Amino acid sequence: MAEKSERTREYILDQAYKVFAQKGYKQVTMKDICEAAGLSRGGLYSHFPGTKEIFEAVLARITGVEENDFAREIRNGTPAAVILEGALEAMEREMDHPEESLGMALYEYAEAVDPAVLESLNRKAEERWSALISYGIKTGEFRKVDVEELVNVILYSYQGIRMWSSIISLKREVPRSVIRHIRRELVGDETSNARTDGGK
Amino acid sequence: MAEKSERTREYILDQAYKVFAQKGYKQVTMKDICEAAGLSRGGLYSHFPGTKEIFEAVLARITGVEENDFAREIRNGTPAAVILEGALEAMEREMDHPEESLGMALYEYAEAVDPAVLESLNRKAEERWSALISYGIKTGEFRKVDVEELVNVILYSYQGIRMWSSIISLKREVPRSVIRHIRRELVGDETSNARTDGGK
DNA sequence: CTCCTTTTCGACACTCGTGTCGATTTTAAT
DNA sequence: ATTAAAATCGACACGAGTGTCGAAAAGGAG
Repeated sequence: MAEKSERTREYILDQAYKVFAQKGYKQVTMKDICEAAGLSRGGLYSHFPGTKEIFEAVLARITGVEENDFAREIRNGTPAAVILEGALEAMEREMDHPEESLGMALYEYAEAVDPAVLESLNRKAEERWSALISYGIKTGEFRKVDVEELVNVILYSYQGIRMWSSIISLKREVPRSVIRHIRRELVGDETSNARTDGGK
Repeated sequence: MAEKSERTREYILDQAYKVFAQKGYKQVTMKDICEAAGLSRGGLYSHFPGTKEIFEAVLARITGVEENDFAREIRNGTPAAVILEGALEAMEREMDHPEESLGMALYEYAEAVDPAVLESLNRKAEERWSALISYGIKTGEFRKVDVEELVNVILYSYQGIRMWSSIISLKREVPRSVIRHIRRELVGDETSNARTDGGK
């Protein structure tokens, strides 16, 4: 039978990802996507009924892959400080390159179509960080901070920077200093450092 | 002579403010504004050439008024802790009611038309907070925090929450906990409180 | 009240994006 | 190579927003 359809569909989603990452959600038209994928509007419509469905398909493909779950590493007994460093690195990377992720598009999609998606991702991020911080406190690696408070500071300063840096050029120091703040809150002042390996 | 034009112009800007505050920037059409102002599209066009110019006029009218400047209060010798409380209250108010300010519209305008506006406002906010915190440290009211670091955390967690709460309903606790964090960083833990009046 | 100026209206032409559909090309099984 | 099914094209009708313009309706100075 014909599997051509599958291949072009995947290719469309690959290209659509780039378009959404670069332009956001609402400003993307069928024309943009069909040009990026190299087929006509008519051809594209026979694969997807609209940008909304394309975006949702793109989203569906990556949400499965996004196994940034801290829970697994916690179960593995990885020291909280190590998990934290990995998470902070990922955060910094995305704050520095907002145009490579769907961040803005996702935000706009939530605003225009369905806030529930953002709510769900938000809740998930919240749970992940709460689990990590609680774990670190329990093992004695982290200071006894107010978990909910710090999680909110982490999540929203991250989001704020990400959105801001997608339209104005932020000094590289901005994300860095926020990350430094988080690290300082959790593992104490830089002066009394060298704690990232003392866990177990 | 004819001053009717002036009056309707002001009225248009009044109504346009509400529209922009509620709908953002890009989704606002001439139709929206002329309906809000109660005149026809043709009539509106004889006052402004487009939504862009209307938004800029709205902006120009309020940026003069926005005398949230801490500098004046610092010169007056108001204790840093008092200025801080006022600022935090204002922040919390706006985080709770994002639909009453131009926040989102301004963001979209910057994205679509001119990032410089946001850059300028950003720099101004940064300077204000830096001045306040440095001042508070100098008078001994605030702890000796890393000023740049905390300013960034304050500004961007504020922006993050504001933007998020404009599309998903955030628990009231979220802005509160971030504000609590800021206060704790500056004036120390709640347990050793009653410091807001000990300044001079 | 009169009359010229200013303001306002609403219809028109235009652009851009959407979604549809029959015709045409390509695919792949035989 | 043949051929039925599937994929693709491009032209069409439509809706929504823009910006323009002459005509109509207020405004206000004398």
